[in-house]
Amino acid sequence: MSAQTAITPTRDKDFPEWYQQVVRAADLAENSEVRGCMVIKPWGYGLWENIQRQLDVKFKATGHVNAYFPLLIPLSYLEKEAEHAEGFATECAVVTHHRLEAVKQPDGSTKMVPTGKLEEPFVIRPTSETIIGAAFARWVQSYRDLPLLINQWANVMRWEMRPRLFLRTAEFLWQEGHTAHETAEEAIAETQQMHRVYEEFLRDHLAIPVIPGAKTANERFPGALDTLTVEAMVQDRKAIQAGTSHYLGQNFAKAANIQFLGRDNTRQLAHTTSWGVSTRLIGTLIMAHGDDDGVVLPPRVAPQHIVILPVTPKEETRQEVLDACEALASTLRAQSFHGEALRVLVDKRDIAGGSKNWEWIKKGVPLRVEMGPRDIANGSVAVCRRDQGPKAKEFVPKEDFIGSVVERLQDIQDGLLARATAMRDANMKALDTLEEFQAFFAEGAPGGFALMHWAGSGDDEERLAKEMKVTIRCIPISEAFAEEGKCFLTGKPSAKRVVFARSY
RNA sequence: CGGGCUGUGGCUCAGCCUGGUAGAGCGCUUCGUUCGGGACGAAGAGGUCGUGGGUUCGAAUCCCGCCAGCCCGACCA
Repeated sequence: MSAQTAITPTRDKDFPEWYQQVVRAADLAENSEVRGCMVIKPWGYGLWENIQRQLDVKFKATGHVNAYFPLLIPLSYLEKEAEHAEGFATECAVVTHHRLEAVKQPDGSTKMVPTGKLEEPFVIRPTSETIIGAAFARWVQSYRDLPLLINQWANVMRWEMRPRLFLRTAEFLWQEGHTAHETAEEAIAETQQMHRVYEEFLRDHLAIPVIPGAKTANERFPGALDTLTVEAMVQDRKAIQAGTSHYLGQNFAKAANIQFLGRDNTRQLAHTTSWGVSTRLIGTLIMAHGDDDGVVLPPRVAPQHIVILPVTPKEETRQEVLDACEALASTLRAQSFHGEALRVLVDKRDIAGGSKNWEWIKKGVPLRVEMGPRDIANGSVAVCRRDQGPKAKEFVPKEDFIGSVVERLQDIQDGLLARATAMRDANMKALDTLEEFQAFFAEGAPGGFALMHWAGSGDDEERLAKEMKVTIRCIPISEAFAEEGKCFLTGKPSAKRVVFARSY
C-alpha cells in the first residue's frame, strides 16, 4: 500500500499525466460537465484569490483602476478590426437566442427549445478590446481625459480544441488591462511598465524566473504592433507564456473611434495598450515547482502558509492538544508575511494522522506543524517544510519557531526561486549551428531554451515551427543576450540571440 | 474540421468476442483493534451498464442512428 511517491506517474515517467494527477490530488480543480470548462475548487480558487489580490495592489500602485464591462459583445464590434477578428474567429461562442420555450414531449418530458432569435448575435468575449474600446470612445473627448488606465477582472471564453485544466480551458479567469494614451511614447512606456510588473510578480510572488522579451511578428497578438511576453520554463523544459503586454498603436482606436482634441486643437486617435495574465499562472506554478508528491506552493500565494496538525493519541489529552494548537495558531496569525497576516489552519478533522499529513503534502502547504502531548510537555513543535522530503521533520522549541516562522517562509520562497532558476539555467544553451540546434531539439533529447542568433524571415520561422515544433518564444530585452553573430539558419548578421523552445 | 479510441456505482476499470439480466480495487458509512500516523479486521450503503431505435423468449453484451469525452493533427493566455 505504501507508494514511493504520492503521485503516479512521476514527472520523469509521464509529465502530462503527472500534471493531471497533481491537479486532482491537490484538489485544485476538476473537469466539469461542460466541455472545456473547469470547476475551480476552494484550494485552487484560494490560490487565484491571492494572485489576484497581490497583482491588484501592483496595478493600483501603477495608477490603474478597476471597472467591469459586459460579457457579451455585439458581433459587429468584432468586424471593426479585421486582423483582430480573424485572430479569434475560430474560437468564439455565439449567443443567438434570448429565450426558451418549454415543449411537452409525447413521453411526458419537457424539452426546452430556444426561441427569440436575436437580430444581431452576441459573442461571448474572447477578450474585451472591442467593447472597452467602444466605452473609451465615449469617455475620451480631450487630451485632458488621457491617459485612461483601466483594468478588469473577468472571465473570457475561447472555444479551444484541446482543453487542459488551468493551461488551456474554454472559459478562464483573467485580468485585462486596457489603457489609452495621448502619445505613442506614453503607450509604449505603459506596455513596458506592465511587462515589468509581470516579471516582478512572477519572480517575487510565484518564485518563477522569466525571460522578458518581445514576440516576433508571427507570434504577436492579433492587431497589436508589439507584443511583450514573459516566458517561463517548466520542469519538462518547455516554455510557457505567463503574461503578455501589447502595444496596440492606433489600430484599435481607429476601429473603435477613440478620438480626442489635442493640445494643438487637432483631432487625434488615441494610442492604446492591453495586458493580461490568466488562471494559466496556476498551471505554470504547478509545473514549475511541483514534485512527485504533489504541488509545492510558494508561501506568498499559498492559501494557507501553515497547517497545524494536532497529534491526539489519547482521548484524555485530546482537548488539551486542540486548545494548544488553536493558541499557537492565534499567536502565529498576529504576525505577517509581506504585509499579509499569516494564514494558519488547524486541521481538527477526525481522520488518520498519516493520511491527513499526506493530504497537505499533496496540496503543497509550505509549513506543516505537528503538536502533540509530548510537544506540549517539552514546549516544542515538530516542523516539516514542503520543499524538503515528506519525512523530514525538525523538532524546535515552540518559542523559537514563533520567532523564526517568517524567516522560514521567506527561506522557502527564496529556495523555490533559486531551484527554478538553476533548473532553467541548466537547460538554457547558446548554440551556433543548425546541426547543434537540431540535436538540441531532437527526439529523445532533453530540449530546453536554445539561444540562437536569428535573422530569418517569418516564413523561415513558420517552417521551423511546422517541422520541429519549435518556436521563437521571445526576443529578450536584456542586453545580456546582445552580441554580434550570424543567423544559424540564413547566415545573415544578427545583433542579439533569441529564445527558441517547444511551448505550451 | 480530418484520423484513431472510449463511454459500466464517487474514482479507476473488468465483463462484451462465444446474449441469460452486474463485478473488482480504491473511496464512503458503522463497529472493534490500532495510531507522532498515508493502519488492520468485520459488517454495510451505493449502478436507468451514455442515449434512441432494432434483432431476440431474453441485450452491458449483437446491429443502426445520435450524443459526449479522450488521444493524434491545424488554432491558442
